[in-house]
Amino acid sequence: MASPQENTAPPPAMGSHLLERLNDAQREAVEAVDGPVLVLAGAGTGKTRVLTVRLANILATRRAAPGQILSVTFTNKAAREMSERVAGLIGRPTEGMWLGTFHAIGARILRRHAELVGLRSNFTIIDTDDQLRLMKQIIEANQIDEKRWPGRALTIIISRWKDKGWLPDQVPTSEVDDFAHGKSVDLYREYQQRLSELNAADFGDLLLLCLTLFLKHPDVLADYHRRFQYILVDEYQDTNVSQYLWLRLLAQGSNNICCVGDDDQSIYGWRGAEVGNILRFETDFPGAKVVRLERNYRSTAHILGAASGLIAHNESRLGKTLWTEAPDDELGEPVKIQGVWDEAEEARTVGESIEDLQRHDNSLDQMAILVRAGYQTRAFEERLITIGVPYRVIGGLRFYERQEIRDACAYFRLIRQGDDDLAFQRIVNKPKRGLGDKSLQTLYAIARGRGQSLLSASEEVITTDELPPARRTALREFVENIARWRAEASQLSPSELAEIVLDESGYTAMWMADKSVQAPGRLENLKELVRATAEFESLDDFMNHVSLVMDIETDSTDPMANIMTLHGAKGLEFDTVFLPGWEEGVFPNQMAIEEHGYAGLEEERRLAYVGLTRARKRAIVLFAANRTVHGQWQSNIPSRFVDELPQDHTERAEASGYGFVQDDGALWQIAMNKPDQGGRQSNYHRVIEARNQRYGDEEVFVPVGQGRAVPELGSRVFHQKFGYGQVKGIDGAKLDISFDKAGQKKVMADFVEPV
DNA sequence: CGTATATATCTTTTT
DNA sequence: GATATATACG
Repeated sequence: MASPQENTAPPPAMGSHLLERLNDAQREAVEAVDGPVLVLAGAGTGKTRVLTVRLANILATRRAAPGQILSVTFTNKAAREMSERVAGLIGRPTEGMWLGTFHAIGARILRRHAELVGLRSNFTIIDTDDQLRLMKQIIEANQIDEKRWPGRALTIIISRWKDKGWLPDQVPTSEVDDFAHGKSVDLYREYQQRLSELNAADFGDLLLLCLTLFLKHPDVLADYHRRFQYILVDEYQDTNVSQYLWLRLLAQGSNNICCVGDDDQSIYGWRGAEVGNILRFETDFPGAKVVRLERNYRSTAHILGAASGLIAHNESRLGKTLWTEAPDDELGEPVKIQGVWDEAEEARTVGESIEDLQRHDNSLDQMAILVRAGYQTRAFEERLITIGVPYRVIGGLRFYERQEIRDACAYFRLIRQGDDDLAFQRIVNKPKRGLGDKSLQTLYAIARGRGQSLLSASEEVITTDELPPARRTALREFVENIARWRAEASQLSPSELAEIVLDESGYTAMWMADKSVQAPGRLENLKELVRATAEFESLDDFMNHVSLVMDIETDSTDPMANIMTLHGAKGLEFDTVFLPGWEEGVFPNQMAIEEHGYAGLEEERRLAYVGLTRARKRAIVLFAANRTVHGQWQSNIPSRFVDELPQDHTERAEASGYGFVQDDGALWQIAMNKPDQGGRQSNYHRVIEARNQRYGDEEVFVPVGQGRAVPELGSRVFHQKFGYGQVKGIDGAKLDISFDKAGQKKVMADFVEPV
């Protein structure tokens, strides 16, 4: 371990070359080494550069050893990039540095002191799946109707409390939800209790329990104060209260904390992030130096102009003016705006542009399609496959979130830790061992009655006649397998063990027997899992890594077009950025506005700003008149963000379809559905009203969704399974139908077609 | 107990 | 359209 450096005179030459290629503001940010520093870094102003050079500079001038630096990011991607770039700058790996995500570092700290917060150091980090399963059990145990008070809702409530740094006893009464008539805090307490019994922590705990640790054990905190001489934080605008408190506690030591962020790029409010943290920095850290980076090196003047014009519609912001040095005749291409008929045409249009750009020597790696929500990727994937353009979806399902990986890990967890009931429940009957609901309910009752874990209860149950013989045998085999693997674990390397477990449990065989299209992919993932375990010393190490850090490696070096959500694009940049789905309801997202009102809208606008500013050379905004949502057609009007893009930085492409809309005096087309296909009234009115509000009473073609109409009383209908019949009664979308062959049935209207 | 079918709900964004 | 849950049947 490195001892603290004592006034080692820094060889000036070592650090100075690092500063050469920085502008004044950047250099100021790098050189303000001591004391609190806030760097307000607009999009594309060289934020990462400042962070990495700052780090390299601290190391090169020997102000601190790597082990004395804490560097926190939000994503693993960002952590990795920083590590690589710093290593490149100083010419050696950044070993020993505490560099990682808030959660990964929180976990690392907790494992060293787990006993002090009621855990053991090999505690399991549970994912949202397990979290939900546990929550449902608690709700059920309290005789609360899960239908009325869904576990999912409670996990969200509790997560938000954890984001704010509240343990059950700290939740202010004013904040208590009426969930299950005010029982939410009790349920929260019970949930924490169960987690502790299971030796498990959820994501929120990784920070929350650190806070508890620091506050209850000042000696531990003092130890970290001595350790961390310099603290760096990326994306500070996205920190939640608990992360903020965590940082503030740690920074009390050296007071050398440097936070980098941009209030205009705060897009995680829904996850508890508080823009207030960045706005309040100077109060929180007295004597703070604030540096603004406003010179943009990334985007053309047109893109910057469009983005700035858009974000100017937000009221709550610190206000920054980004500028670029490009001369007037090098404005670049205006942001292109194009309306299309539906998502298929949207995908086709983007596909054609991609092919066209490719023909002009643009690399696919430099193109990205940024969508608001995951479901939008599908149309693009299908299209790109059809035209043979290679692509990658970034940030879709992470490796660990795949079902088969979670299952496999549940086996490992149970081997490691027999009282991991959540893991037990996940896999006792995967593959099918004939242990269905009935047997398991019996087993749960027995375990609960004796206050035992499911596995140890099982060990006893297999010697009694509490379960019917066939089930008992199945359970015995399972229990003995676990015991045997546990015994073998010490002898074997992690990958050998993984292979044996997956094989002998029948888990691999289960997927081999599965003839669904996904099965081969799942087997491939399992192989990848085994391969990945080989890189670790123990299964413990691996488990530790997999849930927090590991993600799918697209190690293919072939150029590919990128598809990802706008959130996933934070921190990235591309020559060309496609921004589809700019429609009211989709983007800005309807739910965001309904739930968070004006603040929600502003966050959506920041998201649009983030999207635009990812582009270096070109941005193409698209909106579709029609889109299928939940399998139903829906008509939408263009997003208000489209109108908010300043006209002198945009160019409107001719749209396909029908309809004319008055727009600031200029007539232009947007695509519209045919008006004669008899459809859903509510949707029709909604769209017309929205349109009129925005554009006045212009004569326009009207869009009509193609939703299936509810059949009339007495009409004849056809049902896939029951055949032909007559409608006898209508209750909303539910129909009473007398079928010719199958008799009287209640059926949802969506399941029948009019004849 | 497992399977097939019917219904419900879902999609906002993630460590 | 896709996936979890509920119900009926083999």
